[in-house]
Amino acid sequence: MTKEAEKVIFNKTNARFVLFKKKIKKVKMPKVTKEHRTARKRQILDAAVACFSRKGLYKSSIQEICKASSLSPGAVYSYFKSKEDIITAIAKENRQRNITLIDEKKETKDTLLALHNMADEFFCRFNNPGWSDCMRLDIELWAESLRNTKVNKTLRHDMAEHRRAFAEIIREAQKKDEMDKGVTPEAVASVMISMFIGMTVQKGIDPKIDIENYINVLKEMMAGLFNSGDRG
Amino acid sequence: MTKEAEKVIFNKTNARFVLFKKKIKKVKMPKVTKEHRTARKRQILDAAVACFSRKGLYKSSIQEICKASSLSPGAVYSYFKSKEDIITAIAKENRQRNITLIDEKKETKDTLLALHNMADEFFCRFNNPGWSDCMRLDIELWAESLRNTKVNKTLRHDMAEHRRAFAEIIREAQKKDEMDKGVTPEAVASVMISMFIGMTVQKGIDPKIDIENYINVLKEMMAGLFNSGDRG
Amino acid sequence: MTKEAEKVIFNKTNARFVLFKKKIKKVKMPKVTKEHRTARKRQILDAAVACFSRKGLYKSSIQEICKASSLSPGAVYSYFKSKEDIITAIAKENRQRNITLIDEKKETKDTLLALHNMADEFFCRFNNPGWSDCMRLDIELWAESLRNTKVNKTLRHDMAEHRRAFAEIIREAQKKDEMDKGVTPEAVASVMISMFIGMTVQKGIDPKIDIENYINVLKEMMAGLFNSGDRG
Amino acid sequence: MTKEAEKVIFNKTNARFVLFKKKIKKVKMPKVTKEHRTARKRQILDAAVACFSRKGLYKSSIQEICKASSLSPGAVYSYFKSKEDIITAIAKENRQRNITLIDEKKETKDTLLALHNMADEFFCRFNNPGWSDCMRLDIELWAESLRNTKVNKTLRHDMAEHRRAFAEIIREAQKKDEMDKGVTPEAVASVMISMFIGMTVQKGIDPKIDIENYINVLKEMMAGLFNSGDRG
DNA sequence: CATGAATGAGTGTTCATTCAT
DNA sequence: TATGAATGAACACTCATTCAT
Repeated sequence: MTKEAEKVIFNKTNARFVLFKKKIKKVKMPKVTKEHRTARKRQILDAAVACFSRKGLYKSSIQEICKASSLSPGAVYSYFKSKEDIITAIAKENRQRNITLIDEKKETKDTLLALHNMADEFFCRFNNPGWSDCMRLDIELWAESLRNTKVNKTLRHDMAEHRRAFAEIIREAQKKDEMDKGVTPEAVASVMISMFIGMTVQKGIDPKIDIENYINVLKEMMAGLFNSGDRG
Repeated sequence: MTKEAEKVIFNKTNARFVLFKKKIKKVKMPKVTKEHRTARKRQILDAAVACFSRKGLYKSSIQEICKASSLSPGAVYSYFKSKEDIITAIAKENRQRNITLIDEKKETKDTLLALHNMADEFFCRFNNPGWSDCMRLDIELWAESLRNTKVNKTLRHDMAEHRRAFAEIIREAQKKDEMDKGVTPEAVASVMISMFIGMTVQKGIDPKIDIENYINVLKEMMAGLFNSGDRG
Repeated sequence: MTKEAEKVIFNKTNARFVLFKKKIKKVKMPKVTKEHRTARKRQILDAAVACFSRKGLYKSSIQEICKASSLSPGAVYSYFKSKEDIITAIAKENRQRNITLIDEKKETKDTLLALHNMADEFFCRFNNPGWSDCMRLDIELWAESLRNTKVNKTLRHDMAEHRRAFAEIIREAQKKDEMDKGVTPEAVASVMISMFIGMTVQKGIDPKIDIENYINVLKEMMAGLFNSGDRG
Repeated sequence: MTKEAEKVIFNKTNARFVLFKKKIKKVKMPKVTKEHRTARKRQILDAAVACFSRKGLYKSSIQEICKASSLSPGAVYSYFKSKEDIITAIAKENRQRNITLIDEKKETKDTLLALHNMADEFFCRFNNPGWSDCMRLDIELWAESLRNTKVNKTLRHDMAEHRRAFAEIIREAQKKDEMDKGVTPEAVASVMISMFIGMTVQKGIDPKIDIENYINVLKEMMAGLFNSGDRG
């Protein structure tokens, strides 16, 4: 047991004890609380993600999430004010997770190669067995975003950010005369995002779908947008 | 059959006909089972589609569908045996609607042109104001298909059929030496389906997304797969 | 097809026709109606008995009874004004069925023999495969009679009549000095009715229960009430 | 365990104890799971028994049971998973209640006397005003057992146990040459059970039925099975 | 802060009954 | 009368949320 964890437990026991004896209105225990809160939130969100991706947003009950997180409803509701709030938080986390991916690649000199690498990296996820859950959750959130303003806002920003990042790469390539200047960078970005979304849904509907050749076609098509220098 | 019985039947048939023409206020359907059942099912499914695409599958209650269809729960349940049954029926209808679209285009001689036309036709739907509801419903059904076996089966078949139809076009083009034989026709088909799915989701999340340039990029990319006539 | 049945059909067709043409308020067709009504009631009650004894009074719906009787709800409700009314009617029929049984036996000279014969006759029913349904219905009605005044009244009268009939036999035996005058005839009757009710319930709960020896014990016990003349 | 933790636990336990003693108005049970659950189950079962015996199994709604027990549907369903589950639980309790009665009597030396005592004890229940509810419930359960497998199993076991207990008494008497060896002990037991069932139903149908004389006849008949000391 | 029993509005569904034809 | 589509109140049951401890 880590020293910190020990402190948490001590603190809890102690605090409780104090409350029983003196009934003080507000016992402040600020030091540990912060990490504690974060850890608890993690616990809840992980459980929620597991439930939601397995059974869907509406067939997962708070009770199930409680069981999955070994927490009581009361505890859950002291960290999130509603089920919707949990969903919103998950959407936000999902976003954070994806953002970094693109930026890393922007450094590579050869743009087409960079895009190819990104495609490889993106789509190899689909072979990761744990990824299936993520995909399912994504689809679930897309549906949710149609009528949940908060989720929609988060996903819209996420999408915009991706589009912007992609577009920037394309714009660079156009500047370097590597690419046809007739296409709108944002539109190319949109198409690439579609490639990802589309495969997510297709794989969700039929897990046996072929990805390898899908990537090949995708690369071939991207190449088509580039000014063939040394390429056929 | 006695003469009297004949008259009775005539009388009943006639009455039905008259009722169809007059369009009485509360659409009191006549006793003629077959058309009546179909009409009522329509009424229910239309109401359900409206509710589902507006509020989602799980935030729409049967009561709401009843209100939207001006029917009582009892009536609804005499046409569909459960809410799931309604959802399944909608999924099946959705499928039927899409199937024909591709086949029509297969006749066109110039494959690239045919694909361009299909792209135009597909994506112009997004400008149709009523289409928004369809898209939302589609996304809803994709999420539903992740855990509803019947819906999944329907969507999987639908997807497979689309992929096959697209692939056939590609295969023809390859035969005619118009297209690179290195790509798998089914994979190309998958990519095209992704273009549609991806735009549906992006448009769902942000209705202001730009489609025109999206189509242009798409066409450009498709062209990249073809053996360039006048292209480098 | 019998002549009567033919008439019924003609009459029905005709009546319907007349109604369509003239919209007369009350078309009287008294001759056939009577038998017709009786036959229809039979049809409904038979179906109801079948349903009730198989699935119980409250797990059988009117719709099921309709299906079982090949009649429409409307038809059923034109012969019985409610489900309760059907139950009441069945209870009354049940009563009529049982009443006669005892009276037939009263003629026999040797009272103990008469009682033995009655016991044999009563309990041999339990081996009749169709009887099981009757038993189940009886138990169902006993439960129903606890809170349905009409059914209760019917069953109470039925029971009283049985008790009276039995008691009379006993009283005769007492007069002939065959039997201990210390026992109340009505009480003996009650005991005998219990023998039947008790076996009905026991057989209902466990169909494998042994009847043969049950009858033997019963006979032995009855004999115990008699002044042993030539008996052990 | 830390000293603090110990104090906390003591504090909680103590609190519980205090609450048990004070009998607060709305019976707010303390957090002590075990006793609490038992008490609440009692509360629900008592309410259910009251409803069921008054209005029958199927005319009593869960809402009514809720009202009768001053509990919400949610609370009820956290103790029993379905209405059927409540019914099953009641059937099992009923069984437990009856089992002991016979065993107590087995000690008595004089078998006939023992049986007489049991009869007295059994049937004097009918004069207990609260017994009426129990009887009604019994009849209800007999009907239910015809199509509810779980209830049937419980009642069958209950009945078998009673039969076995009675039969053992009879068998002992036969061994001691007190009783005719020609009768099957189990059959005698069945007859005795019938006496009880039969009176329950007769009393249910007509509460004015005479019990005193019924018991006399019963005793007389039982005596008939015994090897007469002073009897012919 | 943590617990988990309790809440109660709301769900999907059934079914006795009605009534236009 | 006969039909059967329609009704709608009521049902068994669920679950997001609260709150005393």
